[in-house]
Amino acid sequence: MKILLIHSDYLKYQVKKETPVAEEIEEEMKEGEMKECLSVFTAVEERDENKVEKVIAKGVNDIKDTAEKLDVDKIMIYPYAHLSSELGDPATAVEILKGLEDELSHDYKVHRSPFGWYKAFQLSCKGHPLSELSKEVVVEEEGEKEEVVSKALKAEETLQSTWGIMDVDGTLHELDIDGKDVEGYDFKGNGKLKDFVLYEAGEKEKGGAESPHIELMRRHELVDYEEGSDPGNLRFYPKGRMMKGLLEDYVSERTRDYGAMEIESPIMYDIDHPALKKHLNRFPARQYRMETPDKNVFLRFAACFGQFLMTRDMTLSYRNMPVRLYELTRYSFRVEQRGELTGLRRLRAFTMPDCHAMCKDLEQAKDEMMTRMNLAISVVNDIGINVLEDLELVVRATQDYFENNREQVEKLVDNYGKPALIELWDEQYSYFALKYEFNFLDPLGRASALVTDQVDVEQGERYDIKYIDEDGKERHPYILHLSPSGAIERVMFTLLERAAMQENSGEKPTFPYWLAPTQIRFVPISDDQLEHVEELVDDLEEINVRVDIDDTDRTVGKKIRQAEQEWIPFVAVIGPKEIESGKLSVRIRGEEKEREMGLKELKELHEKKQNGMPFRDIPLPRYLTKRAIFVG
RNA sequence: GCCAUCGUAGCUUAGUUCGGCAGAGCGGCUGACUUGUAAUCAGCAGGUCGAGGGUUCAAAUCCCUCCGAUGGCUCCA
Repeated sequence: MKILLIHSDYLKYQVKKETPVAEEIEEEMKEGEMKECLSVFTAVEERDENKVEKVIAKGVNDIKDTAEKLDVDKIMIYPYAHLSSELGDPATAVEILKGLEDELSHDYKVHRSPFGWYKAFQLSCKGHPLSELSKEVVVEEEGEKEEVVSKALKAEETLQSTWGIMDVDGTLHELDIDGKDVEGYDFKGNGKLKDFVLYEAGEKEKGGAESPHIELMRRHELVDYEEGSDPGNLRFYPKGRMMKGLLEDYVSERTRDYGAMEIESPIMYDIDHPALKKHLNRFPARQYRMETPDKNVFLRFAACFGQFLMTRDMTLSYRNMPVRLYELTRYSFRVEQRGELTGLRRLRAFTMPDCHAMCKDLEQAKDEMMTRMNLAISVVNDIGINVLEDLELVVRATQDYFENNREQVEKLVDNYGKPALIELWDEQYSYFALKYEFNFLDPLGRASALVTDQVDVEQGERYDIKYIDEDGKERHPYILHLSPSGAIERVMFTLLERAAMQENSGEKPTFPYWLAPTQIRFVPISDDQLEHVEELVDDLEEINVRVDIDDTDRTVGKKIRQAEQEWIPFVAVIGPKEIESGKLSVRIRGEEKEREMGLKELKELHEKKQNGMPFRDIPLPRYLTKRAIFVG
C-alpha cells in the first residue's frame, strides 16, 4: 500500500460519476469536506492481498505517527489509484480502506471518501517542511518467504536422530547420549571422535575462545572483513588470493582428472521457476533475494541449480552414465544467521567446488560414491590436511535407507579407515537419503564439515532429468552431490587452525609448502650483496619458486625475526662469506641450526617440498621495500 | 535471529568503575648506522574515541537506536 500524507487547511470533494469498480455508497457520502486535517491519499496494491489485517495495522501505525507529529485530530482517507502501478483488487482495497477508517476512528475524527468514483476535489496544503510525506506500507512477506525457504529448515528442527559409532569392521555401537555423557562405545585413544559426538549430539563445554585463525588470517595479510559489504562477505589480500587460487586450481584439476566435465552456470535464479521453488523447499538454508528489472531472483547456495537445469536439457543414454559435472562456485551464497558467522569458517559468500554425478541406478550410485570418496581423501591429503589424523567421518542416513543399504555404509567406513559416527534420521527432511561428511575438530571441540557427498533420491524426478535405459524406457537418475574438498575458505580455515594447534604443542606453525606466500627469502647483510642476491633470485625463479629479498635497512637479527613471523620455510643470509664461498647459509623453518648448502641443493629441497603441486608466482613485489602494507 | 561481551591512530592497546587537556608500544616517514641468524638509535607525522541521537556547563566515559566483531544457542561447506 502506498500512502501520500498531506497536512491540509482543507480537503473538499464531490462525487461525479462511478467507475466499473465503484463501491455502493449512501447519498451522504457523495460529497464531503474536512478542515485542518491530515489528508491520506491511499493506493492498495497487489502485494497487500491476503495480508489485509497486517497492512491495516501497519498503515494505522504510520498514519498515527504522522498525525501525532503534526498534532491534528482529523483525518481524511482518500483513495487515489495513481500512487501505484500495481493496484490490488477493488474488494481488498475497500476492505483495507474501511479497516483504516474503523481503526483510526478510535482516536481521530475520520472521514473516508468513496472508492471507485470519479471525484472533483480541492485541496489546500499547508506547505511547511513536514506537510507532505509519502510512505510505502510494506508488510514483510513472512508467510510467503518462510513457505518458500524453510520447509526443510522446519522439518530439521523436529527431526529425531539416533546415534551410533561404526567400527571399521562394520560393527555398529548404538550410543546413549545424556548431556556430556556418552555410553555405548569405548573412546579410548579416540578423544576427538568423542568430542565430535558431543558436538553433534550432546552438550559441549561453555566459554569457547576466539578461533585462532581469525587473528592469523589478518596478521598474515591473507583475508579480512569487509564492512562495506554484507557480513560474511570477505576481502582477500594478494597473499590470501594466491593461496585460495592455488587451492582452487588444485581441487578443480583433480576433479577434472576424475572425469568430471567442468561447466559454468549463473549465480542467480528465478524464484518462481517451478522446479527451483520445490528445490528450495528441500534445502535447509536461507537465500539472498533480489529484484532484477523483470524478475525476483535468489542467489545460488550451490551449483545444483545450474547443473540440473543443464542436464535436464541434455540427451542422456544409460551408456553415458555416470555423467559427472563440475563447477567451482565463486560464490555460493547462504544467508546464515548473524550469530553463526565466524571468520573463514562460516560465511555468507563462499567458494565451493561442487561436483554432481548422474547415476543410472542405486548400484551405480554406490560404486561412484566410493570412487569419489577416494578422490576426496586423496585431494585433502595432498593439500596438506591429514584425513585420518585431522578429520572425523560421519555418515548420516534415514533409518529406512540404512536398513536396506547397510553394506554401503560399512564399505564407506572401512574405506575411510577408522571408526565413524553414524546418524540415523527417522524421516527424510531433505532431498538426500544418505550423506557423509569429513569433519574438522578444533581444539575446543567445534566441528566443521569439509568434504561431503550425498545420495539424492528426489531431484532427478523434480527437475525431470531423464536418461534412456537399455530397455528404451525413460528413467530418472540418482544424483550424487560431492564437494571434493569442502568450501575453499573452510580449507584455509582448517590449515590456519592446524597451524595454531602446531604452535600450541610447541612446534613452529607452518603453511603447507606449496601454499607458502614466500618460499625462500634472501637476507643480504648489507646493500653490497644486493646485486649478487638478485642473480640468485633470477636463477631460482626459472624453476618456479616464490622468492623475495629483504632489502630494508634493518639489522640481520630483525630481518630473521621478520621472516620467522611470516612462517617462511627457507631463509638464506648472504654476506661476504657466502659470496666468497659460493655457498648459502640457509635457515630451515623448524630446524635448530642453519645449514650450509649450494644453490643446487636448495633447489632440490624446494622441488622435494613442492612435490609437483600447482604453482603461482609471488603475488607481491620482490623487494620488501617496495611492498605496501595491507594490515598493521 | 536470540543471549552475553566488545569496538580508542594502520596494528596491539591505556584511559570508561566515579563525566573534566586522548596517552603508549609496534608499524610508517626522516636522519644516522651497513649490520652475521627472532626486535639498532634519535626525531617527526598519525585520532570524526564504530555511526547517529539524547542527558550535561562539559561525554571516549552515562542513556537510546543502528552498524560491525567475538563467544554461546541453533545450523552448515
